[in-house]
Amino acid sequence: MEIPLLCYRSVSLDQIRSSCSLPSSVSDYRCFIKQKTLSSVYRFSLNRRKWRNPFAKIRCCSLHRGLQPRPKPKPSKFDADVEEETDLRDTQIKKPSARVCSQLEKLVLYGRYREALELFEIFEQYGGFDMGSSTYDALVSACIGLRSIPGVKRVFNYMMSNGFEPDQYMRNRILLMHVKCGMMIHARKWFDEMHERNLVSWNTIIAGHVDTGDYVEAFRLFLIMWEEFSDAGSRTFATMIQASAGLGLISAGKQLHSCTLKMGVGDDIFVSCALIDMYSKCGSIEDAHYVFDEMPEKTTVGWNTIIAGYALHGYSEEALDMYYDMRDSGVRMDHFTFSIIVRICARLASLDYAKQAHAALVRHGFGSDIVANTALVDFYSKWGRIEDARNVFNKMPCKNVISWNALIAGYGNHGRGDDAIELFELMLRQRMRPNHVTFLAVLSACSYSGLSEHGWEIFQAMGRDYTVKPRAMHYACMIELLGREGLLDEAFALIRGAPFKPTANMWAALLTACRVHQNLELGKFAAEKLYGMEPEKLNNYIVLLNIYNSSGKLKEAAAVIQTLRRKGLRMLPACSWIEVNKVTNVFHSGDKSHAQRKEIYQKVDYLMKEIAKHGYVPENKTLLPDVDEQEQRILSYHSEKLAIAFGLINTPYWVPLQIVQGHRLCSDCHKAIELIAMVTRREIVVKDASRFHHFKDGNCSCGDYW
DNA sequence: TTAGGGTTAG
Repeated sequence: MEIPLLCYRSVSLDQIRSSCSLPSSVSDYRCFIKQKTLSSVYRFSLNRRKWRNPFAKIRCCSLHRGLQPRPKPKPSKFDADVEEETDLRDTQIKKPSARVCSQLEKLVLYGRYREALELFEIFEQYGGFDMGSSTYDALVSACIGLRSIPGVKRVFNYMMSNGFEPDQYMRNRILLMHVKCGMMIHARKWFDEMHERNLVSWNTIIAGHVDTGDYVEAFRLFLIMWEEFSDAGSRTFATMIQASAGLGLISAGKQLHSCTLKMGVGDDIFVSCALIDMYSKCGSIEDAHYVFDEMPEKTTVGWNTIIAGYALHGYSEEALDMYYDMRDSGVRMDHFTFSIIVRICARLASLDYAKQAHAALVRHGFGSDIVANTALVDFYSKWGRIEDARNVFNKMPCKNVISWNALIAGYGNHGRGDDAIELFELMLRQRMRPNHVTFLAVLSACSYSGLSEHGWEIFQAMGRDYTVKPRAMHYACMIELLGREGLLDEAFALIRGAPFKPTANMWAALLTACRVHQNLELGKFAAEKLYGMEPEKLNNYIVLLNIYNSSGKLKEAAAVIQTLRRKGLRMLPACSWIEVNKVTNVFHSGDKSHAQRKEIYQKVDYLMKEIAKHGYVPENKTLLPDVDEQEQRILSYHSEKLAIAFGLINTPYWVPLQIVQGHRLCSDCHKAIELIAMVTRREIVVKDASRFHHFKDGNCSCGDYW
């Protein structure tokens, strides 16, 4: 049951009870009291029937169960005075005064941050007015709420130039303002110059480094803190456990875990959730589950984290089971839950599950949630239902750059480059700022659809008009685009003109283009660059091998095969699957194990002939050593064509791989097997490991054993 | 006394 937002001049238990039903098992709710200092958190004890914090003079209070996104304050029928508050801006105000300060604070109180910063202009114009801590605090909240860098600069400059002397509390708030707006250089300078730092100051700066992905610096600071400050709280540990997860350092995470136990904060909810996340991200789902089991109170976030952990490991079935357990336990599910579930359904490639998740999401009131809907857009477009994706997208009440990117990428993947560009232009018209992922999606779409001119224009406009500096992946995309058009010299010039060292992806794009357009010289040059960078990547050798083969250079081709044999490189088979009549069917390249393989390949042959009648010439691009002619023929069929064929035949499926017993496998191979076991929902018998990874002498050559 | 922490989408 969703508890509505309540606004009271004073809050009584009866008022709460009359407006919402609270589960009797829960005795204590967090209340966010909107006071002068905004996000102050107090606790309202239903047992004691009073506010725990005796200092709180409650002017206005919002009570909710932590639902996200945080609801906007709105006039409540319980409080007539709030009606008066709806028009907070007095347009007659021209000069700074205590009254304006009060109005500014009220605007922030109601989440109208933009208007608050507009009102602040009056102070900036006149200058010299000492606003007092509470108004500065409100301005800090406005900047944090908007994540506005110009806002931070304005407020900070005003404070400094008007002689404001912040106390410890305000110094920490100023630090937080810089941290939350991503201004880590300024934040760090401010922190370094603080003559007195308390636990909050340390936690704030460390969390800032973790948020920006600078985990090493976070650890460095943590160690200094540990030495200088001789203290750390549960919040510090939760943050540092997050940093361990970011670095994938399970050893550090375990040390922190033992510290929390020694210091008696091991049961802290935040610490537990961070631990679950850390263990699952570091590959130990068992430890994650152990921490989850030990949690004294299993919260929504705890459930979400463990479900996401299972999903991360490919245990989608288990994750769904956990989701059902969560539902049965009566814990509130939030938009995080549904975002995770949608992603799991996408992984299971099951339209049925996804539709159920979509329905549950709407049923639980998260039908307009931005993250869950973006996940749905992505899912539907990947599933091939681009129109459904568009429908979800159109119905979204608010969209962010990620939502736009998901649909643009969807159109690109469906070969609908024009639609992708149209959507991109619509995005610009709606004043949504594109980021580097947007440009990647648009450029890929241009590349797939052969829209080289559009692509080139957009690539040039990126840095010039949108201040998004092209990265290596954008260059690789452009090289692919030019390469498809046969503009190999231009593509090569782009590599040479790049303002950074060309990456393997860029050379690979050029090499592929050289194969398609039979440019032996340039292809060889690109391949040699690639060998230096990725000596163990099979595909690079295969592409060069094909160039030599198709241009009749059999001697050179034989040399490449020799190199491959010497390095012990073998093909890692690709795998695809399709759901027919609620049964998932899995296929590998060259897979001959299906019970109805004869009918399937007959159908494929028939389809290929039909396609050929319409002028399609199959590209004989895969020429592998050690693969017989029959298998070559099968390999040349794209898995989608197999799927088309198979869609016409209703039958249970059969099995993908076989690996010799007694061989040791590396973790990558294990993951591959688990994936297939998960998709097929059957046990996999391993008979022949040679189809996996860098198989050599009966073992994986990487030496990273499970 | 106020301030700082954990899970999701491209």
